[in-house]
Amino acid sequence: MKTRNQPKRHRKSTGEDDMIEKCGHDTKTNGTLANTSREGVNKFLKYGARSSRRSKRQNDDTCDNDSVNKVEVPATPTGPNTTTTGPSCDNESPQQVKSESDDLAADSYWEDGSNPNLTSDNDHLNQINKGITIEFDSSPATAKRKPVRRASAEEKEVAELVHRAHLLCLLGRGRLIDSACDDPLIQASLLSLLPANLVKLSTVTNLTVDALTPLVHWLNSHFRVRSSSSEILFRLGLASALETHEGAPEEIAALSVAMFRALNLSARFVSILDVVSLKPNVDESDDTLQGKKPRKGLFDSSTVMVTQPNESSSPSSKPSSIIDMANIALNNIKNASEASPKASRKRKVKKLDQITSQEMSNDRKMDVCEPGTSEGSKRKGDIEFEMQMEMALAATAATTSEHNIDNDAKSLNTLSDFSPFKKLKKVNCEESTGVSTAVGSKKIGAPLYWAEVYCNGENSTGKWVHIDAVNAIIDGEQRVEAAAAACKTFLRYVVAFAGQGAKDVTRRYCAKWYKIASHRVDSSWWDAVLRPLKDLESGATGGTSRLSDNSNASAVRDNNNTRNSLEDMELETKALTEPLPTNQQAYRSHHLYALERWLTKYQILHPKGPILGFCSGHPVYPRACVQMLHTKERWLREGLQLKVNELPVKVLKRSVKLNKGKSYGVDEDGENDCVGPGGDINLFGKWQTEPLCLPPAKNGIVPKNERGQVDVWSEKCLPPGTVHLGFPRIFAIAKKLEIDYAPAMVGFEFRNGRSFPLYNGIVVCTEFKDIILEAYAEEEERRGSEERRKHEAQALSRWYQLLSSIVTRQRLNNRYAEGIEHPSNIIPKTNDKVIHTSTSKESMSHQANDEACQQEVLLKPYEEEDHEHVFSTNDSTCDVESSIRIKRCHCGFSIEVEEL
DNA sequence: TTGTCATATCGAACTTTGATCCCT
DNA sequence: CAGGGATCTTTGTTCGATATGACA
Repeated sequence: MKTRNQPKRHRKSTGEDDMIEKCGHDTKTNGTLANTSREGVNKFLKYGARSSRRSKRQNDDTCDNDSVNKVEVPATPTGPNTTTTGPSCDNESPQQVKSESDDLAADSYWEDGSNPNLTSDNDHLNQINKGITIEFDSSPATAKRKPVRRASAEEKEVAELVHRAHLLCLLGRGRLIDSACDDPLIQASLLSLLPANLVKLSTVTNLTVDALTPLVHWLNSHFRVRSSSSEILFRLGLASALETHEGAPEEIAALSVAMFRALNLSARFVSILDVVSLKPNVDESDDTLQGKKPRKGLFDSSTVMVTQPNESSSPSSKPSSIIDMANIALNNIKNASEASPKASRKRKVKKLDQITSQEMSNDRKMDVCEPGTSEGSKRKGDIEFEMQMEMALAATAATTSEHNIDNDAKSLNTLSDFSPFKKLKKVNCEESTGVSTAVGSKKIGAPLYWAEVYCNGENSTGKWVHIDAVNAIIDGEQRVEAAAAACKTFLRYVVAFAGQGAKDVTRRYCAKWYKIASHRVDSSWWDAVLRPLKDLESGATGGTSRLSDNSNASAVRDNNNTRNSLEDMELETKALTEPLPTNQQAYRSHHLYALERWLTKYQILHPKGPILGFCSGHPVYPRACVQMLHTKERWLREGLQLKVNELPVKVLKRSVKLNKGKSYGVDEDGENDCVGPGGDINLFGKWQTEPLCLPPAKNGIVPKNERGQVDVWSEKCLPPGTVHLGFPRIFAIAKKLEIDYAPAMVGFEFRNGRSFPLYNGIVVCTEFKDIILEAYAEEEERRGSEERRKHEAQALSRWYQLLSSIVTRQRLNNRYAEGIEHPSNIIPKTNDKVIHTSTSKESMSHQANDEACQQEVLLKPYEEEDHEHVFSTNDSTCDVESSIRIKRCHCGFSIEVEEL
């Protein structure tokens, strides 16, 4: 039988509780053994209970899965397993407990898990076992339950910092890829591969999705996807992908962008920034989940693409030259162009659906070898993060010395010998699954990279069109979210890169913003990061069109501005027109909509309408109607006061406990206070308030509150004509000058379960400010000098004490010390006088070293016992530099002192 | 199997206007 | 004796995010 020291987590009766109860019941029915066990367990638990709350918590964390306190009852012959004792999770190991308790020492056989007395008697054992229920630690129900531990504020902060750093790294990576897409050499090479009919795209005035289809198809059929890049430097990787017609998904996507740009189309490189979670421990659980159920993506059509029996794309039949490649491409385009663009588009969608079902069903069949699994002790997230950092560094290196790519590559290769990137790369290269694994992402097969091309022939105003060359999907922006979700990739940040800039276009691809909003970083920080990048991006998209000559430049710029503002409007509109969620929980923190039932205590709907729809019969209101309510006092803090005759819009019942010992009442003048007659809390909305209008200072008198002070929550709370002087001891000056003042209460400090006001300086009428400050400065100066004087006096006094003690000590030493060391030298004294064995000429010089004072004092013993040293000023010398003065007595005794 | 809902749990935030003793 | 500083002790309630289980 095993008993666990399990913290109470649920009030509900669980299976374990039932089992324990059953055990308890059973032990009652059992004889002495069960009772003995129970006693022992209780003793053990008593010791366990001594551990601090913290250690208890640790136990919860570390031991729940294995169950704590594996106390073994010796008489349970359930095989070898029952005799094994796991690592004790308690602070005090059983051994320690044993050493501390004689009683337990007597029961030490528990640890052995065997009792020779009992094991020798099998019949007896069998008899006992009939009545004992054995509970295994590793019962499925127990193992399934995860320990519940919330992340602390510190952990959250760290997670957010990591999240931000990761975001910046990914932004850097995106910019690097974007700049590689602008490489004229790569663009020219791509153009040289392109069949003549596709090159005509560059002259199309009204670009449409259909016009782009053959080009996308050509790209898709000419480049195959492999799991990872073979090059560390992205530009080299891109060149290599161009050469071999094979590359990582991001390289293929980048090549497509480069191709579009080569054709003078406005194109962006778009990427999901698959960043580590903003919340602590989320990724870990994801990993474990992934470990159990590796998923392959919806868009793993790349895998299909790899396995396509396409001769031109098979590695064995790698084209030997660009001309060969171009010819093959031409043939492919001929085949592809047989079908109409619309038909091919439909086919793609159909293909996608097929893959979806196929891949989903394969989910549990395939074991995908993931990078990082061979890392052993190092966490996958750590490796990924380091890798991203490596990439960012590489990006920096690339942008700063683009001309020395080869050198950089060499140096980076050397560097990579020691970097986790290389490890990962090796792992990736060893992979034989051929599954598209996005570099820097643990998610497999998710659509992480694609292009956006501006089609001025779409809509009336033109639009940015999603083009995924890796998966040959055109204008499939609505499908990205679902595809990413299918691959367990959170679509939190979708960023479009162009012209070394970046723009957040998540709204375009995310239909359910409320699901990702809480997983995104603080928007003000993110906006600040993107602001300069957005400008770069908007300046580049279309503005750098090589078609435009100088005369058209301004027109193009205007056009771009319109285009950008139109896109901003489009994204904004999308943000404001999100469909109503169907589940009620979504309304809890929805940025657009609200249900009345999910409002908090301090919220209210004002105005209550319009009703935008219904969810499970509950009316849905705009989130803008949700207003915060505060008490009158709380509004005062924000520099607002209640309008006259405003009644509280909500009254909260104060808890019974709080009411005890406190008597609440109405104000003397009968006004509505924040606390009502029955201890209720009256709440008001902002619309019931107006800017604070405090009585102004008159005749040098500061208007004070009922406590004779001024609450200075902010500058707004100061009565007109007054000023806050937040200096210590300044009240004394005002008092001295007989100027009216009020203590400035600036907040509360919570101590001993109660809060106490914190004061900082005073509030005085503005006209006295200068006088008081002047007097304060003088007073402080005076106080400072007084303090210095006191300090010096104190120092002198301490010196005097020190020296006196040294002299006394020396005197005692002279009188007794030698006698102790050489007792034979001490001559029996007469009249309490000591006759020294040393002569007066052999005067000793003792050095007293007092560390506390860091002073050296040279002392000369004197012969005359009752002599009192006199240090005349004539006999002293002073070293000006070191401020050391040597004072001498006429007897020859000298002393070094430091002048203060 | 998945989505929805209700409920339990727990970390974090909020709460809010002394008393007494001793030294100078 | 007045005034100022140090010390006492270390809450209890509520909110809201999230885990969990029931149920459709």
